Amino acid sequence: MLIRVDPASETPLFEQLATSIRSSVIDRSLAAGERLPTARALAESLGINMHTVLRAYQELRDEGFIELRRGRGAIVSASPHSYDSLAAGVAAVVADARSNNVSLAALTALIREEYQ
Amino acid sequence: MLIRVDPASETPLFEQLATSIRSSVIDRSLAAGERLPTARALAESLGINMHTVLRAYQELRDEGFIELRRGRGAIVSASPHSYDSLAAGVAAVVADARSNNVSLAALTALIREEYQ
DNA sequence: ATAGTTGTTCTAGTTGAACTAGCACAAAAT
DNA sequence: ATTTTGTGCTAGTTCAACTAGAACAACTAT
Repeated sequence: MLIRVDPASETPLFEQLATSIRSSVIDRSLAAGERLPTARALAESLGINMHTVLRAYQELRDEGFIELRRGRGAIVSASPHSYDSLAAGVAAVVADARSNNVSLAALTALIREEYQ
Repeated sequence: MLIRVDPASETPLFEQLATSIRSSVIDRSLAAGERLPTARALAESLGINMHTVLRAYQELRDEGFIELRRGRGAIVSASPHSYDSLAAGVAAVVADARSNNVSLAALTALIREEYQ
């Protein structure tokens, strides 16, 4: 379980964290039932604040990717379905955007608008 | 050319503006060569600052959607290709995400990561 | 039962991006 | 020549993100 974080990036730390863990759950490098580091431990190893880690954890909990329990920590949820088709679709769209010189900002804006 | 803006939204005003105009260019409700309102005029009609409008315009210029010239204003670029397949792909991915209860934040995070 | 662990909740302070405001200027249109 | 319009600059405000520290509740382990 390798988690990197870039304080200089414009994307918030808690989002970087959530993104990293979410991807690991989706591609199954983090198995259901597996334990994540405790918020305090992960915060210390990354040199950031515990609350920032917990904000990422809470976002993932709200999305159903993990479960949080006091005294126990964070555990990867049993995912009810596969994300394979979604991952494939994302890859295709991103490739299409790239070949048409559509920036990341433009693409995410299109996604956001379509999602409403 | 209808442009709406929501000051209460968490997405920046200049991004909302850029998104709105970008979409109009992509779906051709704004034709190539067409003039956009001047920054000062649009700012006044929206009740926001000129610099905020110009920031959106400059983003769209950097993405190649419009051209900016002093004394003349903003003009929609002649787009070298069609965005139809991209728009279709975005719609499909968003629909897939929705049906799998994948949040907008999670989807954009996946996109961002795939884009690198 | 007891003690330790861990998420939860609260207050409070700092930092930086977004936004606003006003001005002077350069290039283009008229 | 005058006006229009984007560009560039300085400066101040607001708010989310982040940090910090503390007390607490639920759970684990012994």
